[in-house]
Amino acid sequence: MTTHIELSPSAERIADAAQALVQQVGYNGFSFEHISQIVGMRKASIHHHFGSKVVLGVTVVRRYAAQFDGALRQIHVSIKSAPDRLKAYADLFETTFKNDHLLCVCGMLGAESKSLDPAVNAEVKKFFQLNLVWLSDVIQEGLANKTLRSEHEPKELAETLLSLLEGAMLVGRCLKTPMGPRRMFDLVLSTLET
Amino acid sequence: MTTHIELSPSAERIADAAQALVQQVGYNGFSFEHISQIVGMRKASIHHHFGSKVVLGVTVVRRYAAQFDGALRQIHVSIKSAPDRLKAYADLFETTFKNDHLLCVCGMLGAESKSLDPAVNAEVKKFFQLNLVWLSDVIQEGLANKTLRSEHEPKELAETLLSLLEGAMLVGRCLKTPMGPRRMFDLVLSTLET
DNA sequence: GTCTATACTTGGATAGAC
DNA sequence: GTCTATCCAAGTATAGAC
Repeated sequence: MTTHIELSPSAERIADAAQALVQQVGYNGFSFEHISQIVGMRKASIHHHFGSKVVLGVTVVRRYAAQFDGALRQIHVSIKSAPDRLKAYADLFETTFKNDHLLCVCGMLGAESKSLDPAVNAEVKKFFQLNLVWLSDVIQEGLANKTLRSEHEPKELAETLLSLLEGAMLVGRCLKTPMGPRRMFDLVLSTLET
Repeated sequence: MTTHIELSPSAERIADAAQALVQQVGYNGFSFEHISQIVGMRKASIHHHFGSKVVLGVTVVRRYAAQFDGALRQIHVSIKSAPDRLKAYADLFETTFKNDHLLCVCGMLGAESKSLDPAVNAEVKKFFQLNLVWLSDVIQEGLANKTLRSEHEPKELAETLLSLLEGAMLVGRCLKTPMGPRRMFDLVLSTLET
């Protein structure tokens, strides 16, 4: 699902700003005025590109998911062992976290989901599904070729590892010296390696 | 601001409503008007009890943390083995999650932290510290008496387990059939039991 | 595509009567 | 303690000029 998203240069900058704001303060924490200040355009101009905040929100998640999907495909072609693929996966979260303690777009929106438009929630759900399928496949393969060992189902392990990474970013925001997603991931992963 | 939390019956109802709203839609997702509809009082009356939204937020977290602290002490006196104490701890999150997929108050506020008043963030941090200290102590004891086994530090294990639980609630909100915090916790805990 | 101007709504907060 | 009334700021959104 390499959904291609075509945006004009201005729309691109607006979506970039919106994404950064979602990762910092959440959907309910930003306004068109905030975006206006970042991109140097008036609120009305933003509405020209995105008819409503919901449309903007949906676009932000779609783009984010597409970019993430690309990163997962890249990992798949450049890394072959299951444990190393999983570590590269965790690094995607680590990188975001190290960047000023930004949250995952969908971690933030997941927290806010009960106040969001169903259209936004649907995209968030797709993102998580995308992650879980990819993780399950990698784990499945690792179990098959004995580079991983566990008595649990790949689906269960996938959901657990994803939750761990999302939670690590969330909790890490509030601590002075957080471990960070990658170290926690390694801690759990080490119990699965052969 | 007082550590002990004594509230009039009306203030109590307001704080209850505010807490439920935080757990559902977050700090930025609710307003005095929402509370007004729940408790059947006008906005002005709410301001009489809580001068500002920040004061209300701080109160909600303090109460929540105090209640949580009570539950932790209860676990400590009623359960003796480290693994069982940890499972009872995870059940605190499981219970909240099973209740209409509510989030942990501080999980939600942690996500929103970059848009919150420092006074609120300070209370959230205290809550997490409270949890980490308690977990570390339990784990430390478990390692000492060989009911737990790990090459990692109690502090690291504590932070990992807390993150896992917070993340499980967050991710679980967006899935049709989530595992839930408790099952994920057991999955990881099983690797630590002797 | 971008702007100014504006409509409309909501949100946090206060004043003052009861 | 609770109410009505009100203020002011902010937020989403639209109309229409350039």
